[in-house]
Amino acid sequence: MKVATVDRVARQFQALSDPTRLELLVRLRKGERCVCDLMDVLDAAQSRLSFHLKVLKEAGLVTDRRDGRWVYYTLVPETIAEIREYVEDLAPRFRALPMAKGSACCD
Amino acid sequence: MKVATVDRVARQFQALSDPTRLELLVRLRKGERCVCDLMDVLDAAQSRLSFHLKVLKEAGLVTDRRDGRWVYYTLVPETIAEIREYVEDLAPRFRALPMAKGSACCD
DNA sequence: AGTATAAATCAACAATAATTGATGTGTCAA
DNA sequence: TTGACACATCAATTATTGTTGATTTATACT
Repeated sequence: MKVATVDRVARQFQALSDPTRLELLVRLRKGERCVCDLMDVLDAAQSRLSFHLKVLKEAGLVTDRRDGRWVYYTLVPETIAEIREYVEDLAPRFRALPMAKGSACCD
Repeated sequence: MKVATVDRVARQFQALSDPTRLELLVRLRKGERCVCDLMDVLDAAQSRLSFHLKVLKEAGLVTDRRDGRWVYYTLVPETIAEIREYVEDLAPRFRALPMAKGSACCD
């Protein structure tokens, strides 16, 4: 698995730190969407949308694929899992023994 | 449970989007710490530290408590859980039926 | 009271990020 | 090959964040 450095994760959280981008991710939960679809859902100027998609892409949260004139964006579940794990490790909690491999708790 | 609006969660992610703040949270995993302790661990100017703690506090990720001259900061696990749930709902995955209450999957 | 310590706040500045409108690129269809 | 469409990129501007050093507030000690 990709090791989650602090800087890497911070960058990922940064990508998640904008309402427009969160809305985009929610739209993508159901499967890939072309930018044209995302346009009507969000009332965003086209270049703005493109900008936010780029931020998501650079953070590894989505990938894109061109098909003819359209570009389709898709979630990257691995990255989301990586973030989820980081958040899980932040919360102090009781764990049943033995400790989960790679857990950051109780060191 | 507190309802996680997009704006609220975006704000929380924003608080997580900085390496210094992530380091602070890691320090706080083991329990509350006074600012003085956090000072030596991070080589941060005092006002800088204070600034970042404020960001974390305003996002609901930590609380503070004064005891004499010292102020102790503590994680707020509920907020972290809220964020974790939001991240979980982002990742499309198979779920065992019945669907988890409040799940955002498959709507 | 007077001094020292812990931490917050403030004002000035620097650095990053977001928005906008214009322009560029690739693709298709006539 | 021209025009239209889907999208990316760019340059200029604005908005938001982060840093620094100085000042302030609160508490404690003598």
